[in-house]
Amino acid sequence: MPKRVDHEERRTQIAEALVRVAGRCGLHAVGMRDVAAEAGVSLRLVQYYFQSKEKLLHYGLQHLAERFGERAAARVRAAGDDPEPRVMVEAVLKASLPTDEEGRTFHLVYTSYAVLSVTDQALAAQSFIDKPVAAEDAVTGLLQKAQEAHLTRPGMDARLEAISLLAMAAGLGTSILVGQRSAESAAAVLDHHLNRIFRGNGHDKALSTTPRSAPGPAH
Amino acid sequence: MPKRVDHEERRTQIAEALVRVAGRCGLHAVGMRDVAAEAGVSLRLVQYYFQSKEKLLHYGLQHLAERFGERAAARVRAAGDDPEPRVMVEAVLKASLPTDEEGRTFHLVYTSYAVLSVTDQALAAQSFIDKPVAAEDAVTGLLQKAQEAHLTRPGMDARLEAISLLAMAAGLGTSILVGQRSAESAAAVLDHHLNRIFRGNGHDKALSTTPRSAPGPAH
DNA sequence: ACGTTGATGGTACGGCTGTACCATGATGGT
DNA sequence: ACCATCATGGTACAGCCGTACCATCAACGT
Repeated sequence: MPKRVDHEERRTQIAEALVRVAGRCGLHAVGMRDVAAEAGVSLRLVQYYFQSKEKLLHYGLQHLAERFGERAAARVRAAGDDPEPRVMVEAVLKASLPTDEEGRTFHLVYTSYAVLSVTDQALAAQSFIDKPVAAEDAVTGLLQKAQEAHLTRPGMDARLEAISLLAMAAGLGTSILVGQRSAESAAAVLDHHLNRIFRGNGHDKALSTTPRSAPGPAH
Repeated sequence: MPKRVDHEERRTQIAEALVRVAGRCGLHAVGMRDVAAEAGVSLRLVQYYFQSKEKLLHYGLQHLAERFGERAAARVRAAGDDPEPRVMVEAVLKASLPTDEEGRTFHLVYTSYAVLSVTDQALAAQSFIDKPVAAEDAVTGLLQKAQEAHLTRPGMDARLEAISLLAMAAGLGTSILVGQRSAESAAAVLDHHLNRIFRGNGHDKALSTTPRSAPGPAH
């Protein structure tokens, strides 16, 4: 036999090429030849590891969701060891905002997939329900934990706020993508609502951009 | 000369065909032949009234935004003469939710255009900034009016809440589209936030689904 | 009355796309 | 040492797409 190649590795390499070119030219414009060129392999190879374009797209979405989860987890870790719930929620939400090139690609390509899945039932059957529900559950869990620790305003509905925050982040992300809004102003909107949900750290209004360096009133 | 035809009317007819087929098969999948067949005209006619596909898409987006504005206005009018600000805001927000077939098509095709415009600069130059900003201004104005009439909770930032509500409606709309959430639960989320923003009409929590048939406390 | 001009139909062409087929190194088991 | 087999390359094919070209019919101005 010839050199045995790790198929999963090659598939990952090609899938990442797919995401890159989709982020650059739009998912609708990607052809198998573009993916092959971006990955530095021949068209035949893409055919070899994915039998059809449909399977390539399928795997690409799976890979994208995975990478996005890793990105969010990394953001949370970057917030330090055992961070406050609010910081964790903030990290997750802002990871989904297209503030950098990676986030831009994620949001654009993911939205493209979402639009595709509406009319393409083969994509719809996939992870367009599971993944967001998982994110919703995660944020809901964080909010509930915070609620149990009395870190939130009284009378908060954890799941409802989680849904609201995620939907808002998604909507804001799209408006950033189309150039309607700046990433900073979108982040400010999210901050406002986090201030509304969580107690402490001062009032919920008009703390605007200036980060309070002084510690808030001792819990 | 032959029968003089109203070009604008024909263009509208074709543009509506474009929106219909895009809502059915996805904007990425629409070809000029599909549009022609849907409009009941020949391919040549589509070429005749729009010189290129790019111009057709351009006009289609313009038409879509226009029709969406009319839809929202109709919803507001349907709320009665001189309705409360809250009812008007609610009408605008829920008009953008894909609760019926028309709304589904609007949201899907509009989102498709948004995704396209990110990578297609010819589309980006168009109304993807003006239109949403107009909506944002409109909702902001309504909230400010309500605030001046002391119909809102104190300390509300009208523009910030307008941005939040619109972003949330957009995000919720997409989640409805992909089948993740029901239209009713999305509407409930919006209701919650309207209850949070506006004062009166009972408490802001747990009025859940039961519509209050009894009239609220006399203004 | 007639010819110019607007509206429409049919069709062909070049390019691109996904897929299939054939060929050929490279390598490990026997 | 050899051959079966994995990995890879090149290329051809059918189909669709947007666009362009040519033809035709109808009607208004003169």
